[in-house]
Amino acid sequence: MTFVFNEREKCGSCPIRHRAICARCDEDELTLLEDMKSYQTFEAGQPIIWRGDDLTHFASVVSGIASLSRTLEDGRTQMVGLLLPSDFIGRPGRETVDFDVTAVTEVTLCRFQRRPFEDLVDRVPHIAQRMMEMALDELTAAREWMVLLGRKTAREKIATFLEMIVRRETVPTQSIQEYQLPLTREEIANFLGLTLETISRQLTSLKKDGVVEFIDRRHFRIKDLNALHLASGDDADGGVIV
Amino acid sequence: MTFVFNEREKCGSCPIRHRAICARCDEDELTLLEDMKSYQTFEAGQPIIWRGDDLTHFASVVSGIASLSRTLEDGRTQMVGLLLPSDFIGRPGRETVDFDVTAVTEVTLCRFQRRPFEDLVDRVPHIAQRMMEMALDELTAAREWMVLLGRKTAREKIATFLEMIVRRETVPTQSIQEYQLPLTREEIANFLGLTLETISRQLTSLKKDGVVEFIDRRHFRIKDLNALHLASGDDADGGVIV
DNA sequence: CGCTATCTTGAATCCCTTCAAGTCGCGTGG
DNA sequence: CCACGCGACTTGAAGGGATTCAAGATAGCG
Repeated sequence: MTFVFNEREKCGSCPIRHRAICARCDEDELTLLEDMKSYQTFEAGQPIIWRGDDLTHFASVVSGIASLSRTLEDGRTQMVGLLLPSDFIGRPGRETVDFDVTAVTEVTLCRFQRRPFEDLVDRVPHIAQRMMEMALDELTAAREWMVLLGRKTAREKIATFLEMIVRRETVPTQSIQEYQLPLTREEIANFLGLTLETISRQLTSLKKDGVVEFIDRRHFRIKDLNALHLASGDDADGGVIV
Repeated sequence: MTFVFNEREKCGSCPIRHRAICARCDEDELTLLEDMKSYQTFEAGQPIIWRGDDLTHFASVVSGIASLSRTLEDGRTQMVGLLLPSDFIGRPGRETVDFDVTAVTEVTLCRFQRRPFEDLVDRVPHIAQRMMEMALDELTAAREWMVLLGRKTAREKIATFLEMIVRRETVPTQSIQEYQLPLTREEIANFLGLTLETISRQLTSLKKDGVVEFIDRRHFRIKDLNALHLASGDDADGGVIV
């Protein structure tokens, strides 16, 4: 990571400058954000904020991965989203947080105090416009995940999950690429609405069927991308990629 | 329904004036929308737009209920949301639609052509601000539904569904109120990620347990609101209402 | 009055979970 | 250096909740 998170770092050189809520902002608007922002880093596994907590700050994920989840009273937990760099935490107009936010890896946030930021959202149209776009994108993603949770089999769920990782990280030039699972088996289970044992079983099943191969527990390669897509249940036509 | 959907009806007297995307607009901004809008009505059961179709218009639901759903190639379908009056259809910036939209009851839409409306979103901050709010609200609702789909049992799912109807339609003054199921058993099943037989079985189970009673297949009363809430699985403390 | 769509109920099956017992890998300390 | 311990993971066997398949009941409507 080349970017150093000094408090007074210029937004212009920020790695998420063109994807976060500031994406549409011009230089003057960026200055307003620069004057407000502060950075905070969380270690892997640390809670960032709990459901029901007072929302003192809004924040953008600058680096690392955080999870959004809800756990029922008896311990069942469902992850409802992964927060990647540029993703936003908090909902203008609300005082508290609706879901638990946890650092999955080490996470650095770019934070803004609630009141000043809410004022800014009302004053700077570029921010609301960008947040609308981002919220609508996340809404579509959430709805697609609802289809997975409600209707897909265990095998289809895992295949979809692996495919998501592959789609996000594939570098066009590289042919036989190695991917990393950002989550433990248990976290994957909570993301897919399954148990960790089922995750384990289905991963070995996909391995036996020659779809993926594992370098170690957290690193894998795709041996048959087309079979992976077929297993995801998203298309009947097989969605031939190449 | 007292409101008549004449093409040149004034927005000021529109039933969704203060909840839809126009909620924050002043009189001048409303005039811009008035000049663009046209109404369209769909009969119950009719498709409004299919996944992949060109999005020629954005629209707000003025009256009636529509569903958002996705069906996998082998016929499994998952409803990902219900569109009620004031809810919005379409995503500025996208050319096509991500989910099937179907009229559940008779539905009337207030429509805007894509290009002019997209320009308006960029020019009128009040619209983007309101759409951001609405998208964030829907996002939270979608995520809560993900918890239901991923982690709740059939009984909990149905109890949650009934509770949702009750919360939405309860009139404070009325004590023993009658509620309507807006969906068939099959539609409920597709909403909850279950089969219609399971819906039927769980409804009779809740009936046997004295939680609800049915006037006919589409109308019910709550006999024990507290038991209903307990059955929803959302709180351990039972969330005593009264 | 009967037709058809919707819904209910029953029985068998299955996929995933639950419970339980290992295995693997890695850092720590003897 | 290797034993130890612990967390993460795998694998097996049994059980259960929801589905599937199949009748039958009910209600709305011509």
